[in-house]
Amino acid sequence: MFSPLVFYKALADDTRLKSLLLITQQQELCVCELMTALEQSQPKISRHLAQLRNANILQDRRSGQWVFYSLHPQLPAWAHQVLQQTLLANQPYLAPCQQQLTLVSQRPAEQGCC
Amino acid sequence: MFSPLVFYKALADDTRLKSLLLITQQQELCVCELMTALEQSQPKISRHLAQLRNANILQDRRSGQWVFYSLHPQLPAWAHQVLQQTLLANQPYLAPCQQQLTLVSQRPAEQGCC
DNA sequence: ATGAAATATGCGAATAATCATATATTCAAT
DNA sequence: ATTGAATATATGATTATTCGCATATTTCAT
Repeated sequence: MFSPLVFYKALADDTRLKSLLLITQQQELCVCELMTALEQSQPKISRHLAQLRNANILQDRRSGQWVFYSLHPQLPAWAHQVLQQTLLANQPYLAPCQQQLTLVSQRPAEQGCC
Repeated sequence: MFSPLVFYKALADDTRLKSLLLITQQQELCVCELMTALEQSQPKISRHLAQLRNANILQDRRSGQWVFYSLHPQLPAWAHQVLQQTLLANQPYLAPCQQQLTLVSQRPAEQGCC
């Protein structure tokens, strides 16, 4: 059901790989958090997240006007481990995104999200 | 030097992923062994192996008329672990190839390789 | 009910990856 | 030196992905 080829195709794009690694690290992130972290347009982020959802790698959860994405609960253990190892061993790849990352909960309310 | 994005792009193709997993399992394989295991044409296999060599994921070693491919000695440990885990957790994906696999050393000499 | 924020999607254009075929190279054997 | 087996590469055609832009949808606040 969950083919390694589909999984690795999902990782084979800069936007998707960084989003996945950030989500692996942060448990869950919403679209606008990823927009600022990756400095990419809203449709682009949303598009790629939809791909990851369709591949059963991510799940989404709506909370008010936000949609939060997290790793799919039925993601195979081996795939989860692959993500974890990739995250731990590739800090330099992710560092710029992590610096840009600003969580919704940390933003001043009057400032809006995006 | 060794970017996770380049690595996962290398895994995002059926021929390359199966070749890599078979090589991970068998230590080293030559082009014609992969041709019979994957039932693919010679140029196709050769081209994909060249991609993996250019990405520093595989190394090659010539022995007579054969060229044997194996994991590159400087492949990062995390990438090696990713391959091992993928191999162990996805036997059904690889089973058909493993059945077709016939090592050069096991072939009757008069029969030729390919 | 209207407007603004956050997210999703439809669509054509641009880009990239893959493939099959033909040809070139390298080595072993005669 | 010629032939055949194994491997590599060049090339144009095909196919898949990705992108930007415009537009739709959902939710919250007024």
